[in-house]
Amino acid sequence: MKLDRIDIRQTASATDLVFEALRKAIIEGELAEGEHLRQDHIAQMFNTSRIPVREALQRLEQDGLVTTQRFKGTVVAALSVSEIEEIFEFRALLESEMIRLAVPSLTREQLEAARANLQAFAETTDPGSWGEANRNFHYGLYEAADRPYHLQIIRSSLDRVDRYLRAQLTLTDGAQRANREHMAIFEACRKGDAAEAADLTRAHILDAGRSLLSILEKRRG
Amino acid sequence: MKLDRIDIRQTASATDLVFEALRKAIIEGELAEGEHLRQDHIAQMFNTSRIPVREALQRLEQDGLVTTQRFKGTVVAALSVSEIEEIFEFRALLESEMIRLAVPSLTREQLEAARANLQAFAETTDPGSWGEANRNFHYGLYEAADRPYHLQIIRSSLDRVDRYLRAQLTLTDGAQRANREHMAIFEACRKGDAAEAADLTRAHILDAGRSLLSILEKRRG
DNA sequence: CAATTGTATATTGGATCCAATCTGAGTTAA
DNA sequence: TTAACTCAGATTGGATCCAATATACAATTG
Repeated sequence: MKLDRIDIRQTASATDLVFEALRKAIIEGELAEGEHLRQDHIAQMFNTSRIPVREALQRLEQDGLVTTQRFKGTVVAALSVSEIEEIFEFRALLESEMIRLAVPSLTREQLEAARANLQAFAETTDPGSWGEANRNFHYGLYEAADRPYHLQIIRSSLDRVDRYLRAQLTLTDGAQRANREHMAIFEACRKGDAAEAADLTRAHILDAGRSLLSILEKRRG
Repeated sequence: MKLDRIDIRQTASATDLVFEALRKAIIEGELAEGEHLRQDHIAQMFNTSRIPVREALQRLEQDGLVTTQRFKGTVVAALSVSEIEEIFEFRALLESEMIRLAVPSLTREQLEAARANLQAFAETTDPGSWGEANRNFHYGLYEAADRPYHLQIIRSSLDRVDRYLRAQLTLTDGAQRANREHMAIFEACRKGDAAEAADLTRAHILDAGRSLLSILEKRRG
């Protein structure tokens, strides 16, 4: 009997699993900023030794999601107001350029997918799902730009501020406004107006940033 | 007797040291792309166990400088032509914006430092030092923009292509051209013309990218 | 009582050991 | 001949153990 070779190799290491789980927890705000991440504790949660945990923490630190002090440990990174401000400015620059590059190449299928994602965002009532719906809409459009490195950096910059952004969507009328802005961006894309899509995307991100900063200033004094 | 408190704590872990050394070796092109990085071998070089080596490799992978396959090991990352092309495009976008933000805030001291770095680059004959002199000139100017996150991403994007860029500076008249372009950028900064400095920086980076790509296409066929 | 010192415990950094997987040379069978 | 199989060595992934440091709290001293 001749069997096809089936690859049953495990593709994910323990390090990968721990990294992804912690990354998700930080991005979604389940781990509060400043919270201590004890190696032993995390290792027990994942039923592994501390080795994969430490490797995952190294990766997270490289992504700016945690900060480590030698012999003291690792805590969830806390961003200052000016750091958050800067990252929104960065995202506005990069994502507006990305949509400009994407618009001329958008296929009918990609536009249809964007419309569906737009709809999904509008219909999402669970605040915990807004973040993902938001990403789906924007990143779906960016795919057409065919710039994987740009997209990777865009993802990484959103990762750093996503937990704050989710708070902004939840605590204010941010989700409604985001939805209106998404519709305008989509319409510009549909028309093939790259410059307008870029301008709207830029304004969309800077708007969210300003709204978020006003919340933070109230909260932090 | 009252002594000032002196902090004799070791600030650098073995992981830090290994990471920095490997990063430098990759950026400077001492490790060829595709070269296998054996944990055992590196551990012996640094007189440590494999644990800090593995942690350093995790960081390097997160920065895109190496790629790892489970159970197979880690190799120095090799970029495709289109990846290199994209990163130069990314750098042109980001660094032109950075200099635009920097110019209005440039102090006399920063301009003087830039002039000195310009001179240093021009007088550097050792190809191995061009990379650093180049960074000193550009990043010195960017400091004035007071955007640490932008600068971090700029560094990281240059890290990925620096070894190719150094080859381009060495193998062609790249260094001479770079020097002329640096002088023009400096002059625009001195005049306070942010838009021109941005345009020149954009052209400077795209020029180097095009020159590099033509070399690569010859080499790789 | 306040400030300092000693000490026990928790936690991290690193070394060593074992298990899982890959690789490649030699062997066998169609 | 050539493709598949076997097995030993090399290499990576992970667990366990030990050392170095931090932290909290009791003890001590002025």
